[in-house]
Amino acid sequence: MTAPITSKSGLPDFDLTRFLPYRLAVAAEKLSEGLARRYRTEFGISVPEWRVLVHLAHSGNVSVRDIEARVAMEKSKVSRAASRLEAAGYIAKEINESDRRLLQLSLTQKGRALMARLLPIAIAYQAEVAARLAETLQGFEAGLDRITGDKV
Amino acid sequence: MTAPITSKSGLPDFDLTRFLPYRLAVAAEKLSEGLARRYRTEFGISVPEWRVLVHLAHSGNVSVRDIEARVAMEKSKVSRAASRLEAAGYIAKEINESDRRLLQLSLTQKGRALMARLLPIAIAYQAEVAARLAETLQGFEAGLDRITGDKV
DNA sequence: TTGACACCGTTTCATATGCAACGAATACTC
DNA sequence: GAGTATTCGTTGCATATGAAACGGTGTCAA
Repeated sequence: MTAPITSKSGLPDFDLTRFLPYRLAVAAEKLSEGLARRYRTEFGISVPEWRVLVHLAHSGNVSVRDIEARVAMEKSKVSRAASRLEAAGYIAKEINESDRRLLQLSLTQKGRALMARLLPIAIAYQAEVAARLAETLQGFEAGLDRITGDKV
Repeated sequence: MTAPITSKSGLPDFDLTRFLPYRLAVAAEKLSEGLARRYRTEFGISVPEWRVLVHLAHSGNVSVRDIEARVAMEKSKVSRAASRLEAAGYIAKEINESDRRLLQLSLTQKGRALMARLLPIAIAYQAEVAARLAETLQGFEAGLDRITGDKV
């Protein structure tokens, strides 16, 4: 915007704590932290695994590619998360017979039971965060939309 | 807030794309992405290294512990970033003679020259982001403050 | 058909990470 | 002062990660 003001060091003044990429990274980590730890210690579920589970609960049979696109994770990350979830018995992998390149991932009964416990926790957490944001919630979400380009 | 509405699957309805920890993580990654890649490819600097450099440019001689506290990184992460920066000749490590447990990290001349190139890029990027947020910037930052607890 | 090309999911490889343990240095307590 | 506790920065270890390569499958055009 304006020309950088040089300090004694000859370098432009720059405050990391006001730098938006930094602030956002710190805030994101803080927001995930508590819930992620709880999911990990109580249920043995990581964040990538949680994202896969949520998408399966929400959308039924889905391919890895599908999840990759909708859940903002590399396909290798999705693949590994899915393998762990399968090993734990929470999801099933089947081959899509109409296109044998694709997988069909789906929740098992055990997986649905897990989600029946996880989802209410997430919903409550969302409510907590919203309460914390209070009157700033609307503006905050508007900013998020701008950044991710959902609503330009 | 309200009781979860059960869908056909018997699970509560839950949309990951409205979940604040998720949205924030995605937005944070998107915001860091472009700048981080540029710093990496053009200058060979990672995000942890960048944070250390900024703090040194801003605060002169500093210990690892100091950076850990102000820059939201594990001390091992700071330590490794500092070692890489020292190997690259951007910073100097000295022992603090008044407390020989502490290090004094400082920018070398080469490090200052690097920052003279990096900082204007960051400042311009910040301006870009602010422009993108436009009238939502203020509300967005207010929300960030709520989350990180800067201003309760 | 056959061949070139594109796509899907997994795996390999190099690197990054968090956590705990460690040695060195200092502070505290008696 | 001696012995214990604490702090600092580094490192070892197990795991997670992104990027590229790979085998298997499907598509398209001649």
